[in-house]
Formats: sequence, C-alpha cells, structure tokens
Amino acid sequence: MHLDDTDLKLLALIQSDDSISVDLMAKRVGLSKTPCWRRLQKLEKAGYIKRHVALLDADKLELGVSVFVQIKTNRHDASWASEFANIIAEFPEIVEFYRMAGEYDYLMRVLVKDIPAYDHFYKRLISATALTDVTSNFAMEQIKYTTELPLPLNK
Amino acid sequence: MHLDDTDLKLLALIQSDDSISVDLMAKRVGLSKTPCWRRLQKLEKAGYIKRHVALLDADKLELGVSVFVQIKTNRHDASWASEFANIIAEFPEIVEFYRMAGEYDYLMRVLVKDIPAYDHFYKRLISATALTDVTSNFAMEQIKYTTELPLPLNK
DNA sequence: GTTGAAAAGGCCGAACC
DNA sequence: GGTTCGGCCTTTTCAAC
Repeated sequence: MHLDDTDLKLLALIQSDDSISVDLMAKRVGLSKTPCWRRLQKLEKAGYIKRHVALLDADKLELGVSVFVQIKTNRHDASWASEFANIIAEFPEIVEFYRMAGEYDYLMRVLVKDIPAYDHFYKRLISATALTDVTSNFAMEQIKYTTELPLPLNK
Repeated sequence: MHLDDTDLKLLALIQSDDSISVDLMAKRVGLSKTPCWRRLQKLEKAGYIKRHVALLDADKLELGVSVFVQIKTNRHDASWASEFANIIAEFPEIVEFYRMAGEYDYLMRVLVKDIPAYDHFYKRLISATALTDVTSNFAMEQIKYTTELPLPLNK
C-alpha cells in the first residue's frame, strides 16, 4: 500500500493530537470531511494506526524515575529467548525492551517511583530469570520523550 | 489532589485504550455515565492526562531501527545544558533523551529507517553540537514497547 | 453517588457531482 | 477527489433523587 503526502500529514496530525474532530483534521490537511474520514478508516484497517491512547503524567503519578538496565546472558537459544520475552511482558515496570547488537545482549527501560522501588523490582527480576551480568544506569532527568515517529514530512 | 481506586482504574483504562465511549468506560470501572465523565474532566484538568494520541506502526512506516546513543561532555554549566536541550528538541529522530547518573552524561534513543539513515543523523548531530564522546548502540529488535505507566492497581 | 433526558455536535454512510 | 443530507450515536449538561 502506498501512502501519499496527505496520508502522512494525517498520521503526523493524529500521532500529535488525537482529540480533535474529523472535521478539524480535514481542514488541517486540506480535505473535506468525508474523504478525510475515509482515509482514516483505510489507515486504521491497513494497520498504520496501532492504537489510540491517553498519555499520562509520570511525575504526577510518582513514576518519574527511569532506569536503563543492560543485560548479558550466556543463553542464546530461541526457546530461552521466547521464555525470557514472556517474563518481561509480565513486568509492567519494564516499559521498553530491546535485543541489542554489541557488548550487551539486552537493554530495558524500567519505570519506578524511586530507588527503593527499583531495588524491589530488581530482586523480583533476578529471582524470575537468573541472569548473569546486569548493569543498572539511572536517569536523573527525562529531558525529552515523545511517541511521535519522525515521519518524512518537512522536507 | 488525591486519587482513589476508581480514578486509577480509569487512568489505567484510557492509557490502554482511549477509543471507547465514556459509557463503556463507566461500565468497566463500575460507575454510571455522568460521574465517570466528571472524573475524566477532573483528571484532565488536574493534568494527570497529558494528551490523547494515536500510536503508529513504526515497522510499517519504515522506522524500525532504534539506536541508543551515550554521550559524554566536558561542559556542565546550566546555559550549555539548556542550549543542548533546545537542539535535541529540534531533531524529530530523537524520541527520548535523558540526563544520566554514572559514566555517561546523556542517553538518547534515536529512531531511524536503517544504518545509512543513522549515519546521516549522526553527522547532523555532531555538526550541530560539537560533542566529545559519543557511543552508538544498535537495537536489533524491539521486544516490548508500551506507553502505559505501571500504576499501582493489581495489588 | 444514581437515573433519565434533552440539546448540541460528531460520526458514518449513501447518493450525488 | 468534491458536496449535501440524513439517521444515529456520543458528548455534555441539567434536573431530580
């Protein structure tokens, strides 16, 4: 499926603000209501739009501490990897999880209230998985965070 | 402001799926329509809900490669830090940016299409900032990614 | 907290150019 | 791609309990 410039504009718009009406979106991208709505349906069905969510204020909810955890392992078989992925899915504190190239095998971002909360998480994690090499790096400040993908627009 | 259990349930609900009607949300959290709507307004105004967005499919849009960039600097004054933050805000490829404790001063996640695209980004970044020590770590696979905060619910 | 209802506006699709 | 026109659903507010 091919996306034209208007499709990309629409995607850029809704990934930035999904609370406006179809009518307003239409005006912003230079369409009228019906064709705009048809494009949104098409993009939704084609899977370009994964979900509609509300983003909450982590600081207000006392979840302002991000910890980046680097992990090395000596297990590299597929069955262990999928079992590991299942365990990670069960921890809501793990908000991101990547298989890495380079020195460390995995990298995760863990969201917690404070250092004691991280310690509590850490103990539960290592007892659930038996990992060899785990290095924790604390973020002091989140300076930027966005869910907006860098779409090829402003060229 | 104090949040009760119903507030937390509502927040958990809308950060997972913001496309359902107020009526349905009300049923899910055990309220009727009107008080549910009032709570949502209250949470919005109090700033617990930051924004409503659509999450797009990064793979489909050819932005499937995450690169974690660790940065060291010898500048530690406030004016340089704020100038640096402004530059980072201008790069849409930088989707996350943290000031870190430990060996490296900053960590960023950069979203690009492929390695050449990262190289292009990298050149623009260092020409815009003049950084001393920059280490790039490539993610081979994104195993988990969620915008949902780990709210204290399922206790 | 509840129900019920009414006004306003958005959604959705058909039918047309 | 554009318009217009409905019926329907949701949102939002209000009264009454």
